[in-house]
Amino acid sequence: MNSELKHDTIVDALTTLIPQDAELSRITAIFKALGDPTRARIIYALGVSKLSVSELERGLGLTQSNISHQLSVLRQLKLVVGTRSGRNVHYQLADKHIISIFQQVAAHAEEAEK
Amino acid sequence: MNSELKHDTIVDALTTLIPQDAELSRITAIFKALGDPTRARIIYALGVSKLSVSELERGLGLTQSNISHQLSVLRQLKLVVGTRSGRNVHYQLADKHIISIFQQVAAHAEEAEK
DNA sequence: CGGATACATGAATACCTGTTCATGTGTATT
DNA sequence: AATACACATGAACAGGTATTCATGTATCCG
Repeated sequence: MNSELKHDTIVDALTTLIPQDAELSRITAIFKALGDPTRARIIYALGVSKLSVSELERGLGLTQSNISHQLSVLRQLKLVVGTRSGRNVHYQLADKHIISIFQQVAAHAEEAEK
Repeated sequence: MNSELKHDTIVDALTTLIPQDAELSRITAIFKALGDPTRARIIYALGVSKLSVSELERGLGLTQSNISHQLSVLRQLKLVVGTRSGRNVHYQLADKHIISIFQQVAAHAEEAEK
């Protein structure tokens, strides 16, 4: 049938219809970063308020080293930005867009609950 | 100052202002699943068309075992659903919502390019 | 300057995860 | 029933990753 032929065509053209390695790497890197509970908590916390490293340490109950490491990851992906103010560095989300991504995933997660 | 006191209050209340373990686990599990290039490509492919395992195998150039394993992960998270038809199992996205999540992340990824 | 505070970073390790190989289960065909 | 096809699943192994520990850099204060 005609539709069958067209379907096969789609299958054989799949690699041209989806993102290539370079773009895919950037996208999956972001998902992977958000897939760690510690980093996700940091993102959520920064969604509530701009915070310094020591405030994150106190507020989330994590070690300073751990937080700095995770912030380093989030910084490289431009998910957060830090601005120094004296000895402190205040971090904030790179854009509010990020929270809406979490909200969408959270909505799906609840919906998928049984 | 008043704003300072309020800020400290926020810091100390952070754990109550962000998702708890159970919800966080579900959310990060989804991000983690989408953070793997192979699974992401499968999602993109299913965003193009409903496909069987062997079609994914042919279209994406992956082994059957690998695809089945990844589909198993995506199934458990209710990101995809498979319906058997004879010997084949046709997979599709659980809902179109998923594509829009990818679009948002892709938009951020491009924007973050330097 | 010297000490203290705030944060970053390298190294090491214990744990997790993606892929492959082998095998099992279900369905159609002859 | 026997074979073949489509897919699922368990085990194992290599490579990756989160956390900790130790140390380094930057800024402020006395």
